[in-house]
Amino acid sequence: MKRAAAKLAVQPGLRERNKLDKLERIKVAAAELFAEKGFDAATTREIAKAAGVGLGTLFLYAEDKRDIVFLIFNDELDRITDEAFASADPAAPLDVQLSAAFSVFYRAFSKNVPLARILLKELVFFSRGTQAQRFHEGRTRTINCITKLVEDALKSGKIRADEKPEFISRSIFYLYAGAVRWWIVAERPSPARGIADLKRVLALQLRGLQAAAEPAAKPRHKGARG
Amino acid sequence: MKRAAAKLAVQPGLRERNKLDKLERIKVAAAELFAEKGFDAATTREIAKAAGVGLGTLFLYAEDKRDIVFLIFNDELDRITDEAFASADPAAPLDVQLSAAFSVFYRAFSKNVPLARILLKELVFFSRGTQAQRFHEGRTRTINCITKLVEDALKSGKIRADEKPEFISRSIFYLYAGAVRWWIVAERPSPARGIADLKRVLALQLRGLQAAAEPAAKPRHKGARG
DNA sequence: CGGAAATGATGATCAGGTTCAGAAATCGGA
DNA sequence: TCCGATTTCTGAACCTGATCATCATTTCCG
Repeated sequence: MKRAAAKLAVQPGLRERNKLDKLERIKVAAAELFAEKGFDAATTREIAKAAGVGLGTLFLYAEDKRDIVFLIFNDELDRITDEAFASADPAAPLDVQLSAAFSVFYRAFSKNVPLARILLKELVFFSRGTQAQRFHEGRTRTINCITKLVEDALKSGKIRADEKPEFISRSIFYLYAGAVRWWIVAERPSPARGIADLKRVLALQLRGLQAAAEPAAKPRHKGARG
Repeated sequence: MKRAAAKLAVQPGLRERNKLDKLERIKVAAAELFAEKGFDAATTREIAKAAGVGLGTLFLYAEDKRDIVFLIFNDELDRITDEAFASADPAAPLDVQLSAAFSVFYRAFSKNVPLARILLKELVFFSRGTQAQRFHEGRTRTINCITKLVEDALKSGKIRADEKPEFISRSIFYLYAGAVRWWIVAERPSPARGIADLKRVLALQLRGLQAAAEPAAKPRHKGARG
C-alpha cells in the first residue's frame, strides 16, 4: 500500500472496471426484481443469479439486503436533491420554493412506489449499512438546503419568526416527511395529489393558527417553561 | 358454528383461560428478553422457551416477530392514550393541551427506548400483523383526539384557521411524529428534552411564519390553488 | 516473463424466522 | 362417563439472509 497511492487513478484498471461492472449489474438486477416481486419476495439468491455474481459477492457491495435498496437509489437521490433545490426561484415565496423543491422528490418516488416505500421508511431511522449512511447524509443535505431557503426568507423579510433557521427547517422537514409518507402508503399515489396536500400543510405552517391580530404579543407566558 | 353463538361468553372456559395464560407468559418473556438482549439478538426460540410454549405457538399469538412488540405494547398504549387526552385541561391553550397529552407518550416511550424505537418506526407505515393493525387503530384514535382538541379550540376562538380540524390535526400529528422520532434516535433520550423540543415545534406551528401584521388577509392568493 | 502479494469472488454453511402436518387437549352431547 | 368433533399446540423441516474459509484474478516488481 505504501507508495502505491502515487499511482493515483491513472486509468480505471481491470479490477476497478470489473467492480463497476458488477455493481451496475447488481443494481439493475435488484431494481428489476424488487419492482417485479416486491422487496421481501425477491431473494438475495435470485438477485445474485440475475446479476451473474455469487451470493457472497452481493454482500461485498451492500452490507445487507435493505442496503441494496439504498445502493439503487443513492445516486439518483443525489441528483434529485441537486435538481430540487437548484430550481428554487429566489424571488418566490417560501412555500412556493419549498413545494417546488419537494415536488421533485414526489415525482421521483412515484416512478417506483414499492422501492420508495422501503426508502421512506428509513427517512428518520438509522441503519447500519454504508449505503444507508449515505442516504442519511442526503437527508441532512436536504435539511441544510431548506435551512438556506429559510435563512434567505428571513433576511429578505418574506417570513418572520423568533426561531433559528435550523429549527424552522427541521419543523418543515417533519411536515414534509409526514406528508410524503402519508401519500406513499396510498394504493396508487398520484404525485399531483401528494404535492397538493403538501402545499396545504406548508401553507398552514406559514399562516399559523393565531387566534386574531392582537395588538402585540403578551409579555409573558402563563407558567410552564420547560 | 351455527347456533353455537347462542352460548355467548357464559364463563371463561378452560380453553379461554389457557390462551390468556399463554398470551401473558409470552408477553412477559418477550418483553424481558427484548429489553435484556435487544430485538434482533433475542430469538424466537428463546422467547418460546422462556414463555414455556412451543415455537410454533408463538406464531399463533403474533403473526411475526415484530408483531410481538405490538403485542406487548398495545394494551399499554391504549391506556396511555386514554390518560393522555383525559388529562387535557379544557381551559388551557391548544399547545399546552397538546404538549401535556404528548408528554404522556414521551414518558412512556422513555421507559423502554429500544422497544419504543421499533414501535415508532411503524408510526406511519402499515404492517400485516393483527397486532400492528391494532397499533394503527390506536394511532387513528390519537389523531381523532387531536381533532377534538382542535375543534374545541376553533369553536372557543383559542385558534383561528381556514382549514378543517381533521387537516390541522394531521399536520400536528406529523410534527409530533417527526419530533418524537428525532428524539428517540438519540443516545439516551430524556423525556424532558424531548417534550421541550416538541413544545417549540408546536409553538412554531401556532405562531406561523407570517411576515408581518398586515392590515388583514389579502382577498386573493396569487395563483396556484391546487 | 515469473511469481508473490494483494485484492476480489464464491458458495457451502450457519442461524434464525416461519410454516404445517400431525399430536394433544378441550368441549359438547348422549 | 365416553366418544367424536373442534380447537389448540408443537417442533421438525424449510427458507432465506448473512458469513467466512478458500479459491481465482489482478497487480506489482525484479
